[in-house]
Amino acid sequence: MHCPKRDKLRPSDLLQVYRILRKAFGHQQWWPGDTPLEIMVGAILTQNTAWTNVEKAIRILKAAKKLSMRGLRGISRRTLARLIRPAGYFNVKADRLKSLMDFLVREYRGNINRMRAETIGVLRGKLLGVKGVGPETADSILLYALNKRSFVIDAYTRRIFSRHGLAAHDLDYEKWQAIFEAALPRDTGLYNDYHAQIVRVGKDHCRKTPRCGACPLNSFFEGIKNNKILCK
DNA sequence: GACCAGGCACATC
DNA sequence: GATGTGCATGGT
Repeated sequence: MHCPKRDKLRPSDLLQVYRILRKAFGHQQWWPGDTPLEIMVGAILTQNTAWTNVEKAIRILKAAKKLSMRGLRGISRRTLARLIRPAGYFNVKADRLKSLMDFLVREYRGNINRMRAETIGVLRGKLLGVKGVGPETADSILLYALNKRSFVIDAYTRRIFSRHGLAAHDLDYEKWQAIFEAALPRDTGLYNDYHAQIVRVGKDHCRKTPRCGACPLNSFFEGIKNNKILCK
């Protein structure tokens, strides 16, 4: 059977990319947070923000004993903004945390298990209705706080995979997600660690000013670029 | 001192 | 529907 050459990354390559990353970095043990609530708070705080800054804000919230639904609801927007200051955009994020906490209480009486009992489609739609929760934040909450099978697309995903021709950088979020979800086994654990690996390789090697030198994906990507990898 | 980071809502055309 | 802008800190 004829087997044409190509020079772009394909969806059928995505599992191999994961295997390479996993071998290079080991399992990433995500999300870096102890409880579903902490993960949700982290998902808001990390919006367009370096994780090191988020860690500071979370430490402060913990030290103030406010990292709980009751704690976050019981303080003023102004006080909350002051506590999360190191995470940046603190006024915006204080509002977003408040709206998320209100949602949890209004919709689930503050019970995470009640929330987890919903179907993923319904839950995702409701989360997207919360002010300050967009598609990436919703999927991070679904996957990492609630263990629901929803692949997370972020800036690193678009940057790394668009550079190698998988899809256009500005393709719709849901279309990017559909590419990964169609190409990969339906495995929540895989979705979890794959996104974590992307962030890892992104931070280490694929910022806006690329530091591609020791990237574990180099030889694989080079092989594709040089037309050496045939269809499989 | 410029550039960047695990987005999102809103205004304007 | 597409495009532009505000939001803000801390590390490189």
